[in-house]
Amino acid sequence: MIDLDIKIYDTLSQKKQFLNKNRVSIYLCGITPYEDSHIGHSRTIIVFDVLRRYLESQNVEVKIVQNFTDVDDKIIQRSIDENSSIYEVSNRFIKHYHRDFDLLNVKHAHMYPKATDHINDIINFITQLINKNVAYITKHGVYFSILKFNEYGKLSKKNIDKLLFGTRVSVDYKKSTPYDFALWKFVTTPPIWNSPWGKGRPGWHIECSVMSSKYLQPNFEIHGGGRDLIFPHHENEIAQYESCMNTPLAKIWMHVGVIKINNTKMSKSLNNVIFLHAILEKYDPNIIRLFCISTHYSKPINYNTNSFEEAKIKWDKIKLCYYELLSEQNFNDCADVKIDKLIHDYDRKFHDSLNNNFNTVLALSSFLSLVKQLNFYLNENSLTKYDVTESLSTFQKFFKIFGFKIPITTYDAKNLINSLIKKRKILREHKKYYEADQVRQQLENMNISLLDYQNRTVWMKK
RNA sequence: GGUGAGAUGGCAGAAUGGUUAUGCGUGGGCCUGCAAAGCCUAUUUAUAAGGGUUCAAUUCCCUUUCUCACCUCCA
Repeated sequence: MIDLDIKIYDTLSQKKQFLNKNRVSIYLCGITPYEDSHIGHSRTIIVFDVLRRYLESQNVEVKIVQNFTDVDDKIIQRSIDENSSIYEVSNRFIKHYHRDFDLLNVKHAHMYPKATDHINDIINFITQLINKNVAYITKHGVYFSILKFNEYGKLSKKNIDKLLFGTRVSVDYKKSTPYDFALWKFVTTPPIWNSPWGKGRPGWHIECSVMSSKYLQPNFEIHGGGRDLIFPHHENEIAQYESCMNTPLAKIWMHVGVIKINNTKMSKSLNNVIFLHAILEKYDPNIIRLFCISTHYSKPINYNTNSFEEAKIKWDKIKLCYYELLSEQNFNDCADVKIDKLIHDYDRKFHDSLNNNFNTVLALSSFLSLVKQLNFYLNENSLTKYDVTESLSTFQKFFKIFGFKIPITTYDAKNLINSLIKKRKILREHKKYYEADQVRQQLENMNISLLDYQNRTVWMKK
């Protein structure tokens, strides 16, 4: 029996914290839908998808809320450029988001709240902040006063005094201190909403505090997002929420490392953004998933042209072993049962790795070791039927947790394939190679390719 | 300048106070109608440099060098 004792590193306390064993609620900062998603987004989303799948496999009840920031300068700019509305822009890219991530076999979040659907909640929240005297009104908008929240900087480990010396932010006469941030901006051009303080639109950070507290219990388990959100976004979320509610927003702040391109930051200005749809045209979604979990989630990934090729090789290895097991017909039922010990060892390593701050890399390597052993036994033809059945079910569990998808082959299809392979085998034994190749072609037309080994033939679905 | 994270074999990338990570690549072998792959085996002093603690350090501590991230919107 495997004990579920999952620890996740918390950015705030800088320690690993235990997760609740029964119920885990996650608020994940989603995307701003002003353009297509890139591989950086996919990493964060996939990491949390695998985490969710893993927890669910351990009978933990998971709830994920993932927002869409559908009002933002970039969306507005795009809508102006296109002479359309922010809703047209955001709806289009939300559609694209789902198109891409459905292909990646990412489970849907339980909710996808949008900022524009929560304007009233946002206004109410800001009102409370004003009443608590931590926000103030200027002629440009409503601002949060970071000096009123004396723990400001605790997440990103920033010292406010030093921060205020910073030269990166120009001192703005509108605000009390340069790092005060807008809760509500007064504007006269659409999109605008009425508020008690004047027409305008919400600031960037307020929606997440509002929606996470609306849909999840106080001090929910995990608040997640990319590393680059730590400051200022998550820092500000904490400030807003905690100065209003006097209770911690989330128990664990979990941050996923960024993807770099040739050791530099991926950014629009450098023109090196790699869009997900472009990768999806070239690579199997399983390969993209494998790429994303092949480095520990907390570390940056340095992407280069080989990255996906390497993930592809790894995936092919796993897939091949799966099909070898599926193709196996010559069971050696005189042999000892080997699989129980193998699976037992693998299971322990696999769970230990994931339980210890979600080390997918180590979990993956334990699976690859299992694959290696199975390949060895397959090659010497020493697996029993029980071994093969158990191995296949281990593969399926593994696929389910990591979200890998393999086309299903029906029972009837399998029978047909096996009978054709048998037919071809006899033809080959009689050196009727032309006819044998015709059978192979017939299978090829069914999208089945064959691999002849010393003592067996393996089929594989393309 | 501040804060944080790093520096592991040819490459990617884990872990660890004492034991082979794993994958790729490379050499050799087996197998082989074709095709493709697989299996076996070998492979390099692998832990940035210097010092300290210790019976023992790649792992802990100190110093140095270097890299990256955040400090402006960013997953």
